[in-house]
Amino acid sequence: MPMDFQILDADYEVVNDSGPVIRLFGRGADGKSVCCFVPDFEPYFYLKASGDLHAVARLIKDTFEQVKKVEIVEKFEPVGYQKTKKEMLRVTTRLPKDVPEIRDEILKIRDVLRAEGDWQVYESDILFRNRFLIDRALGGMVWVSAEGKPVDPVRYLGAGSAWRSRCENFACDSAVLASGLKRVENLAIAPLKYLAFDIECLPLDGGMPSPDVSPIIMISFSFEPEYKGHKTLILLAKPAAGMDGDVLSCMDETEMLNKFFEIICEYDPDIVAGYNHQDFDIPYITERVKALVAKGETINSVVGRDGSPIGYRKFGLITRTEMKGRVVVDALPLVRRAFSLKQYTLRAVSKELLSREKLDVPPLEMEEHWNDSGDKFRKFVDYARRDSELALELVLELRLLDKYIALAQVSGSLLQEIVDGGQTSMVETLLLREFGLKDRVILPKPGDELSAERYDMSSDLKGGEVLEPKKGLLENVLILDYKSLYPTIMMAHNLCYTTVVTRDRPDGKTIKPPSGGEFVPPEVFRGIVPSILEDLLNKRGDTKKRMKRTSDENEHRVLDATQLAIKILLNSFYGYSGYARARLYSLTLANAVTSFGRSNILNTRDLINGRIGKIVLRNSAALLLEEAGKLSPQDRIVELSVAYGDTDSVFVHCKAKGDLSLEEVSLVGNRLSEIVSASLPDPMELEFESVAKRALLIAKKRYALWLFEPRNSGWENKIKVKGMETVRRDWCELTSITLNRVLEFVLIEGDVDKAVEHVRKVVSDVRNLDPGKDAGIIEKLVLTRTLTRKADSYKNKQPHLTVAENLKKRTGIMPSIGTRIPFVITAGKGLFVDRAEDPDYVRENNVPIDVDYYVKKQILPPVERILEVFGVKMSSLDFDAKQKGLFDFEVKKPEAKKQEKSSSQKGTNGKILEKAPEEKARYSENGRVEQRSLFDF
DNA sequence: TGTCTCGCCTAG
DNA sequence: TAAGCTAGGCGAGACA
Repeated sequence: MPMDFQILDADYEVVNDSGPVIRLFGRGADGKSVCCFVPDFEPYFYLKASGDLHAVARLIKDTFEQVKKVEIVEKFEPVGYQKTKKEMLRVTTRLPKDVPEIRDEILKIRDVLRAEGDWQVYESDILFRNRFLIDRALGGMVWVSAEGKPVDPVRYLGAGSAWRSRCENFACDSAVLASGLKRVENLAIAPLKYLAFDIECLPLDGGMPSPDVSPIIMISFSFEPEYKGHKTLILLAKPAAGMDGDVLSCMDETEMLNKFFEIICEYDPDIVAGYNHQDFDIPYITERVKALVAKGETINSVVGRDGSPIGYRKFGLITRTEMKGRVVVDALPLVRRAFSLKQYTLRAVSKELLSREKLDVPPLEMEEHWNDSGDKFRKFVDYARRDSELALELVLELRLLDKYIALAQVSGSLLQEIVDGGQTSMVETLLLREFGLKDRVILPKPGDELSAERYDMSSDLKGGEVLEPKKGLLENVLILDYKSLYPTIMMAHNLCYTTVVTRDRPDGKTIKPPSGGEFVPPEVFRGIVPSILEDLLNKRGDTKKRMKRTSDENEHRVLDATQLAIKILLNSFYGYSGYARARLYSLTLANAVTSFGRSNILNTRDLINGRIGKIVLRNSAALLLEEAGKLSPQDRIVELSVAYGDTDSVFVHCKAKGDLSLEEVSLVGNRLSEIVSASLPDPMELEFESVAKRALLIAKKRYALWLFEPRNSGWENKIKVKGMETVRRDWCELTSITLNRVLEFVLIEGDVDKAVEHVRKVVSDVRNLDPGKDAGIIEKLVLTRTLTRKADSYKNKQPHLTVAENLKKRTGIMPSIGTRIPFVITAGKGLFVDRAEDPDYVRENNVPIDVDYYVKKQILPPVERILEVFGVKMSSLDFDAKQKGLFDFEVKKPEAKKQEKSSSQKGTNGKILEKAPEEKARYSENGRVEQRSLFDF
């Protein structure tokens, strides 16, 4: 009976003397956890050598006992168009670990032979498990069907060897020795088991706990699905009576830790979740176990499906943990990547994303709570329980893993690699697979020296073109953008590592990008990257079609994650080509892509401004002037001009006599998309995205749009803000609330006076703050910034550094690099940086706030940047509290703007505004809805 | 006082 | 075994 399962993890084990055996860990559709052994896969790498290859091959075979065979094969080199393949050696070793060893020794052979010329090793640094997955066209979260016989892992791997103890702990419902293995197409996701945990330590004096001295006193679990009827379970390191059924008390810490590991193995989770457990809990437990064992305690710390113990490794600042056969998922980095928040403490994140409160016990009171046996103790237990609940909820309710699972399936990398890492492993997996199929070898990862060299060069990589915006308020602006610009450029112009002309010259013409360099056309050699991209693009199209067809919510979600994953992958290849640590790095390629991009957007602008210029609307058709022929009085002429553009987008301002309806503007948008797309090589395409009824352009990368998008019934409208202070986390909420309100007045109501009035009110309210009564206001005055480096490597003073150092003085704990530090500016003299202070400290100690700073530096400058477009002066917005209401503000409107304003108050928008007021603009930031209240206290 | 540079965050 | 890329605005410290 073949066994179907989804691949969660893979590695290999050496079975006695018979060579390596691949192990695939997975979960079957029936819910059983599976370990599948695959023998007969051999490690190998390639060598390009000079001289008599037969002699080199013989010498390698004779010199190294670990070499099983050396074959002469024909391969293309990794980079550059080549007319013919080259003879190389394929060296097969007995064990995976022999590959790096022999690679390091191999240049000695060259010396022995006194060979001249270029020797180069290829694909010698691919992890064996990845080599297997790539060569067999398998990958992470892929379904496979295994033929073979059931085996007992203990007998199969064990046989009295050093693996014995591991094997005895081997955990899976069924193990199989595969004789055949094939990939199965299946959209479903196996019934995965999720476990989240969180530990509580008892620190000395409320400081940072240290595993040598501070015991772990509680561990909380959350399970999905339940574990023996428990959704949560809390382990205590002391006997306790009268607790609820989800609390398990142990005699001491050692017993608790043993229970912890036992439950993990018994529950047998696929996903081990936590919040910052990768950096804190797992290393802490590991070190604590070491410390206890050193004291003579006995702890069996198995967590892996193969019986391996808990552990972690540090690479510079980054900690990596591994649980064989499972996937360690830390919700913290996932949330960071998925949501732009002011802070990423579990408290802030739970509140913001789950609308749930974290419970808390301050470190200084922990000892007291722990030693209590009544309410305080129960409160402590509940606090522990809540933390693991929240971690699991973050992963499940926010569906944080959907995207990563889809990325694994599409790219072929293992889920753990994708959750941990960036785009590199995914791109490399795809490249290795396709290069392999086309007989092309791939370079090893560059060393530090080469990377540094490349890094210095990378200033030679030019990016996208940003058009100077027509600053001010415009009506009827079309938003168009290029669909997957860089990938489609690579496809359209056959840009690839394999098509760039380096040594061999093709016979015919070449493709010459504006940045220089030459690439062969697809007729001569179809680039591998373009063909990967084409596959991905097609797959994405199919996925989107299936999404439209399905009515099943679950399937829809999986398909949506898949198309999103494909989009991410499509866009990863360009970045990878300019990445200094890439196996395949080519500035020529990267520059070719962006240079085509730049000339493309400039051409588009000129095409729209110049050759197209105007569009004639006649009988619901949008015509070019030349198509329209003789104009009649009923024709409406729309004048076009590009108002802004960034890399792959163009904003087109439409002007006509009288008002334009959304339908009319859309006709123009669709026609423009057609005309421009037709002028481009396949598959490049300019897409008509949406209509902005009004657009406020402030500067490059700073604008706000009042967008209208067609929906089943009429038009849906929203305000979209880019780059301005409302979307920046280093400005306070007071700024974003005020600015959002100003934008609403200006964009939706077209009423500058109301905006001015509003700002005056806010300023006056702030100036008249009663710190006693309005304590809650501090929340709205908090700015945050990321601590990005060590304290001593800052050249200038920084407010968040000041605060971080204050925190260190007070608590002894320096926030770690990467933490977002909240702060407010307090009253006093001197530099702002010196007056930055921790908001909690300010609240607790009633430290006065620098009101003037908030008015002059937080509210007014961003507001002024908007209102100065309408001739409003800053001086009219601020006044001392004492002078309140003594003079009137002054608004001076330029004629043109005045016209726009008045036309917008009636006319076109009459209809829209009637329909819109209640479902007015929503500021969607990560899909959340911004509070609409102004400044309520 | 004006200019330069650092630092951060965002757009795409 | 750390890490896709560049363009760009803006505040405020540093420095002449």
